[in-house]
Amino acid sequence: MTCRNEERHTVARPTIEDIARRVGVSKGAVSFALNGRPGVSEATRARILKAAEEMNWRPHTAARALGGARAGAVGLVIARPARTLGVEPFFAQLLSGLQAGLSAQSVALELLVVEDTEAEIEVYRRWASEHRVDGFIMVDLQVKDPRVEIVESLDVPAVVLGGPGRHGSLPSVWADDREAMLSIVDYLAALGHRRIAHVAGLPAFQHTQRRMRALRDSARRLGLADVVSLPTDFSDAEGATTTRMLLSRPGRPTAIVYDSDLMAVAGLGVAAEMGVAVPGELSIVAFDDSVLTRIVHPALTALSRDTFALGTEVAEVLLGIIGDPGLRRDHRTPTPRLVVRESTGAPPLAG
Amino acid sequence: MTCRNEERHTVARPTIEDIARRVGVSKGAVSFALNGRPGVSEATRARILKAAEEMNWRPHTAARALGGARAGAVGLVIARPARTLGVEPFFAQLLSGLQAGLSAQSVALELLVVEDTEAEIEVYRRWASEHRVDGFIMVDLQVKDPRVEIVESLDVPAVVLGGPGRHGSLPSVWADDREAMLSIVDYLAALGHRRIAHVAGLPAFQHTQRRMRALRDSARRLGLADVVSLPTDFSDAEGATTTRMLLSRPGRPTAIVYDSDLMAVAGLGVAAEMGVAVPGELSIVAFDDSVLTRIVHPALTALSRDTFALGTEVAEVLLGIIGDPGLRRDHRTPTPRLVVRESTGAPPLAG
DNA sequence: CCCGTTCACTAGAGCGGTTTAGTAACCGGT
DNA sequence: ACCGGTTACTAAACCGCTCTAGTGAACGGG
Repeated sequence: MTCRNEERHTVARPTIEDIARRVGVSKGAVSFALNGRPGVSEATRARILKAAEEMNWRPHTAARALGGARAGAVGLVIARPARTLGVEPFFAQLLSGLQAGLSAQSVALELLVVEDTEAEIEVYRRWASEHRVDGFIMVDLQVKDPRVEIVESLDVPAVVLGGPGRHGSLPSVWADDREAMLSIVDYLAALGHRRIAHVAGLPAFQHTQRRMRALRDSARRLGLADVVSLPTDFSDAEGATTTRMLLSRPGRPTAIVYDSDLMAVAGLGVAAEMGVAVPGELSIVAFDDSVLTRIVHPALTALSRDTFALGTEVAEVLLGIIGDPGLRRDHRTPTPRLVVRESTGAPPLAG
Repeated sequence: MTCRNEERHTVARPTIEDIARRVGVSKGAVSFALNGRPGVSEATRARILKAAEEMNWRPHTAARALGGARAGAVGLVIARPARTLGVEPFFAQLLSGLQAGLSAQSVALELLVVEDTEAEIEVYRRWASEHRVDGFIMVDLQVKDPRVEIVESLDVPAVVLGGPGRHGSLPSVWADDREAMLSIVDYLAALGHRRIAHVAGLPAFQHTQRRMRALRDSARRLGLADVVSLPTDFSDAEGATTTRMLLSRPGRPTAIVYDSDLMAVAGLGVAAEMGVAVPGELSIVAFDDSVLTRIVHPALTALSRDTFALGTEVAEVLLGIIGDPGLRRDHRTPTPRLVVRESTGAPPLAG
């Protein structure tokens, strides 16, 4: 007598063995049927699927993983102080996109925030050796990145978000930061700006370096003498102090480009506090777009990219190489587009 | 041809059997030793631990979970449109706290963002039946919450963030929203405000209801006639339109309380756009604190709570009931404290 | 000296899947 | 009628770990 009544006794989860017994076939046949692989007739397959459905069967992931199969999850480890992460709309958007891409194959995302790269590497080691995940997503590619070699040696599929270049044999998904920075500078120069400052991110990050180089090259090409990049740690605090410093020195810039939307908003706050009119006396551009740039007043001109789509693409690439480790290749995503809002305009005449 | 044994020759992960062979004992003995349970002498235990260490052994989580043991992960499912989540500093902070608490017992956090409650419930069902997690964390408690009954029936440990009340037999971690709202109204009334508006969140959420009720009660007690709560969907867009509506009608409020920091910032933007001085003509209070409230100008007066600590506490409570399902009890956290910054002041004289 | 206990440890049965080797039936071609 | 090949299925090994039942030795009490 099966105790199907849901009084209080939760019915034990059915296994493929239960299904096999009920349908009158072997465990193996059930496994074939449920996984859509040859070895059973269509008639039997249908009966098995029907029984599985009726009994509300679900695979036991641990059992699957044990057989050497997939873990059904991929890992994302982020090495940033929790506070910084807290307000980066970028990551949240990326996360959503990743999950959208992963859930198509009902793969879960295992997320961990750690303090530094060392801890991050330790997590890669642990998760790989525990078979907890089928692959990794690596973000914040560094200039000389110790993670690349280690993840390669772990022999676990992985995708790097960022590049191009310097990520070893790992495939990457990247957007052209250089091209994007050039478009910003061209736009500002066309408005008449000649003193442009760049409040950059962590100099250890590859994309920071690439943006700084692009700005320098661009300045040379356009003959702008007074152009400077100042590194920060991406925090609102450093974004604010750097802005304050820039605005209080003589011959202050007429335009500032921020490497993140958060720092741009912080910079806008400083300008308001110091009584510097935006965009009258100062133009502000954010190198990243999100709700943040739109809710402040004036709304910020920003480099907009579809972070959600970026996440989806990363997920797809990773699932691809998990399925077939052969197809490692880099994927270039559309170059971010500059969305002009209210924070940019011609420089003051005196400038 | 498997590319498993190439020149690099990744050493196969050692199993307890390998350790057993090397030390010259049985698998069982190794298991006992590694899990710190009786059944082996101290001398043997030491030898086994040493060998495990030398061989760099790590438990295979799937194998453990299969034996009916823990999955080593807990689940957090958030049902909000991805875009909204993107900028809620609250969740990011909470996440960090959760992970800090969980990593103490090296439990992972499985995170999933879904579109609606129905999908959320489906995920609970699936994860529970797949033994993917050992417990759940439920956020955004609703007024009549269908999730409570279902999670109870799944017979999986779970903690509710929010309350008190209406979460069935599930333990909850909660802060006193009512008390907090009273403190805000008292503060504003003391400044002289009599027309106070409340841009609330989703009315389906219990905390929204509790705040609205607190405001109403408080208004009656203080004899304020012109007090109103307007529900929104928590998005910056509705926060902005609601603000615009409030500010453009005759007898507009002299103070607005926003249910989230994001909406407060959006409201501040609208005020700036409409030329309403803050705090000269309008005081703004955010019912949640984060970097956002500090980077804008003027910085916003906000209700500050330690979201990180909240996350840690939730994690601890959940791990507690996973370990011992007996100790279900509610945990009250400190009432949020009002941090006065630059966005509040006395109402205009005419008001 | 014998019996009962405790101790340290072994053997092996699961856990729920996947996968391989094996088998019996059937089919078409000569 | 015979052969080779395919199809549909079964039985059982296997993944790595946990945990129970069992074993032999040492020990202590009567």
